[in-house]
Amino acid sequence: MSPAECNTEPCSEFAAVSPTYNRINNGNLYIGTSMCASRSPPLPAALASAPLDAGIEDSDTTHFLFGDPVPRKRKNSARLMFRCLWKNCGKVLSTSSAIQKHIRFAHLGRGKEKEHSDGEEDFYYTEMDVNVDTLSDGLSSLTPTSPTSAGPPPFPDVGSLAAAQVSDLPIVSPLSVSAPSTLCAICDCTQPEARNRPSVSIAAVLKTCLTYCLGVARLWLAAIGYSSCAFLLLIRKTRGEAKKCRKVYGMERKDLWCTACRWKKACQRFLD
DNA sequence: CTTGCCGGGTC
DNA sequence: GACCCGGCAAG
Repeated sequence: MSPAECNTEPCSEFAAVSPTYNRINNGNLYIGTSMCASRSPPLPAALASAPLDAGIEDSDTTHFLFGDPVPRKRKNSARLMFRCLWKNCGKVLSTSSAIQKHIRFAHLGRGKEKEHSDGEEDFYYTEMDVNVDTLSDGLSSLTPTSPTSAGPPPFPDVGSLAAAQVSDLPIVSPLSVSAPSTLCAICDCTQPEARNRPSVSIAAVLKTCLTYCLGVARLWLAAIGYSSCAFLLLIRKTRGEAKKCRKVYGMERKDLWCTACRWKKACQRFLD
């Protein structure tokens, strides 16, 4: 990792970030997907090339979860709402900028002097279709705690997550047995009542799980003194180890592989 | 051993 | 072209 790769802000921040990064890496504190689970998918390739403070882009998250070519067009904004995930808030606004302002001012305690956002608020709201209102019911346990109230949020119980059974995955999951079940385990969306809600988008559920997981990781790092840039650098590192179609879908779902993988050529879907 | 994929083959 | 696969490097 060279300073030149820290392609956003604060490469003034890099001087502090670089040793931080090494320290974490050498100390085996792996954040990012591996922190959230013992078996996790690659992070979206698009995230790897995104500006470090760009936050998580919904379509890319969905893309990585389902392995389709990256859909560049957003959903019809008229049907898209943004819900605050802050504990006991749940405020729903119609635009991302509005929800970001709400989070900055109401929860992060940042005044107008902080015009340049570092993207932290991205972790405290989720997008939702207007027809997936019930999603919040199944995700109520995901509400993040205030970083200023009671220290860092607890780490997910990795042991119990690793014990999650493949059979707990939603039936619609296209992932192989080697693919992660952890995201579902975290948000407990494997509960029968969650499964039986036909209006709930699985992609939305998984996206929310991932968003929360990364949010917890970032808060946890911040609480122990690491910068958000360091957090994103760690994500970037794990991304280079992206699993390919074979690993993600498994031999039993070869029909889901990209053409190149089927022909034993360089994977076109999960690019490094 | 598994994985990713190059190189080269067949159709 | 599409498609398949032997074989190799890397882990």
